[in-house]
Amino acid sequence: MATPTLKTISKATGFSVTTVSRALGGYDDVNEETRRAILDEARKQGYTPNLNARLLQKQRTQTIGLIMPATSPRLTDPFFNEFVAGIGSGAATAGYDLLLSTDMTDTTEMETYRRLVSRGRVDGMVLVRTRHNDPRIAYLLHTKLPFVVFGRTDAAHNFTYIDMDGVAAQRLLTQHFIEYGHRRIAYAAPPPHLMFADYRIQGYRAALEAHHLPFDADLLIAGALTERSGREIAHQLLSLAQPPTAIMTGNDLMAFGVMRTIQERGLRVGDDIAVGGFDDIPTAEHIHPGLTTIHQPIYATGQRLVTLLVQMMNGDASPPRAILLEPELIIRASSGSQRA
Amino acid sequence: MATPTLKTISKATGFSVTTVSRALGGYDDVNEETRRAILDEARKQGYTPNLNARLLQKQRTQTIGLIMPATSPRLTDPFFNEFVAGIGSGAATAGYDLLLSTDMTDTTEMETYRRLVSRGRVDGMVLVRTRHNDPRIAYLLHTKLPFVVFGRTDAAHNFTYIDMDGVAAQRLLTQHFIEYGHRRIAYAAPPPHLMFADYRIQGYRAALEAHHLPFDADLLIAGALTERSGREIAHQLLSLAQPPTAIMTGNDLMAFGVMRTIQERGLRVGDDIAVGGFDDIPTAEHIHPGLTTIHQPIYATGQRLVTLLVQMMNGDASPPRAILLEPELIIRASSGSQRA
DNA sequence: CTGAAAGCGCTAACAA
DNA sequence: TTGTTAGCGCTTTCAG
Repeated sequence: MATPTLKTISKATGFSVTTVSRALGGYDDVNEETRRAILDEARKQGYTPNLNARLLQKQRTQTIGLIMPATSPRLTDPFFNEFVAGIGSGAATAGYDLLLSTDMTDTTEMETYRRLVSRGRVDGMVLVRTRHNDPRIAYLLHTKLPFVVFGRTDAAHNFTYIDMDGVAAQRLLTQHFIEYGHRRIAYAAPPPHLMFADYRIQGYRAALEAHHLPFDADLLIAGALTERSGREIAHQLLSLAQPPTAIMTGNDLMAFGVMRTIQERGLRVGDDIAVGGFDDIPTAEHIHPGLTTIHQPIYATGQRLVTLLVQMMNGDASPPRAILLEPELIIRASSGSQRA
Repeated sequence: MATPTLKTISKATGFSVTTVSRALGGYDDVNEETRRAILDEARKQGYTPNLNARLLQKQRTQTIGLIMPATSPRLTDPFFNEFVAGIGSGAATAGYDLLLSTDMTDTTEMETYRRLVSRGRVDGMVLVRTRHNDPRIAYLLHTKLPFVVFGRTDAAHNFTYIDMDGVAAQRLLTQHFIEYGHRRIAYAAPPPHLMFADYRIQGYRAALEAHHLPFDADLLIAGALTERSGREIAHQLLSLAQPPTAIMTGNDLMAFGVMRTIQERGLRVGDDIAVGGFDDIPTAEHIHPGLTTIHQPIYATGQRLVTLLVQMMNGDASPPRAILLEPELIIRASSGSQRA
């Protein structure tokens, strides 16, 4: 038996394909009896509309695209876990599907975007982890496809985004360590091509200045957002003639690496060297000692972004929204205790 | 300027839509010059094929569907993290997209499946976390849509799956604790509706028997695969007149909960009460003390499943494959040390 | 080697 | 209230 289509129903009931379409579509210009007959037949045949056909006609896909940054097998950042879950939940609620591209390399990234967008696979896109002069944003702006962003760029912000206030966040964390009596606070910073690296470093320096602490270039080392990178940077920092007494990092994963290195060197995290992360991924609470960090409402942000995106996809032409999240400092044992 | 289509290229070059299609499609019955001209024009216009149209015609979607079990905001199991990453990577490699549905409730789950499948949104599906008489499998079997499964069911296995050998795995872990001198080994088991709960419990009991240890029903408590559930069960177990000296769990998340409860009660994980998990999620290594567990090659399994699925979608009609993974025991500090 | 014509399943003007 | 006609963008016979 062939797959049920409007045509098969049309044949079975004697009505035209158009009428069948209208009856099923819930239009009110269909005779009640006719509609009933058609609905019955449709149910009998187990009809469900062919999405591709409908979409080809309507030029819509009911799908939201999300391209993940390159991920490595085991070190997947839980950050994205929650983010995807948030997006997925938001999309489901709004009746959209989520098309996920796990992009493997930076080289193919733009290609992936182009594929998704220009082939009309998605009605809108969600972007994460913005970079300087982010080409993805330039591209999407150019295509006119609705999109929302977790993060900002340096250029004019004529698009809708939500972002953590990185300046305030890093300032808060730095200040926390200063108040705990630290004077040599290192920062294992995010890779500089990421937009938020700038804001965070700004916040770091602002806090130092506010407390009249000197900025020491030796204490600022950029790395990758991975545990391994955290380990490497920690080694460098601890090998300095004057090592820091506190180390902050670009994300929690890096902080884990830093903690491990500290411990491997026979020092105690917290008491000997304080550590602060960023993101507050679930493990931050479980690791030993607990990691002081900045909490990011990742899941909720994902959901919120989708809500905004759906509005845009539905033709809401109101100007772009810019939402800055206030940081929340989570103090745990890796802060150690107040010093003299 | 209108979106580039075959028609716009056809107009610009003077060739028919048909010829343009063939030239772009790489057919060899096109004059070299013609092809060059068409390709040039296509590039100039920035043409990319409209997927919906192509798929409507070919009746394919180049998309793999994956429906995630209900997830809660912050407690997303890292297990799925890696699994999705593996599937995504496999799909990308094979030129497929991944359609992800974060299903929120058990009630709507089948509905979600039906939507994806019958509307022709996906060419194949990946299933995780099988249940007894899993209705999803019954449904997919019935629709003839290609699918692969991480897990088994109780019924005849006339479908392709990969699964951890749960019997062997849990036996291995139980035996490990027995060899460490434990005689009262509790098991905080997975929820019984999940297929793998059976296998694991079987393995648990087999190990006890093999070592002539009595099975104590008080020591077997089923729960949810969450940290909270682990905490609750640990409380129960530790409140027994004769509490266990070792506790195994359905997954690492539960184990974390157990560990926390042990510590909150002023006992030491490992020395006082040994703990064993399942999955070997990244945190298992970082938590304090490190968690003894069964390693599951989650990412690789995801990739492998996609490979199998792609074969099926490409019309490979060879009989279903059944792959059972051998467990690997990871011993960490939560095992404590050998006892008298 | 190239083009005309048909059709994938659906929706939407426009008539009747 | 219903049907006719077109057409979304693409592929695919079938002729030339």
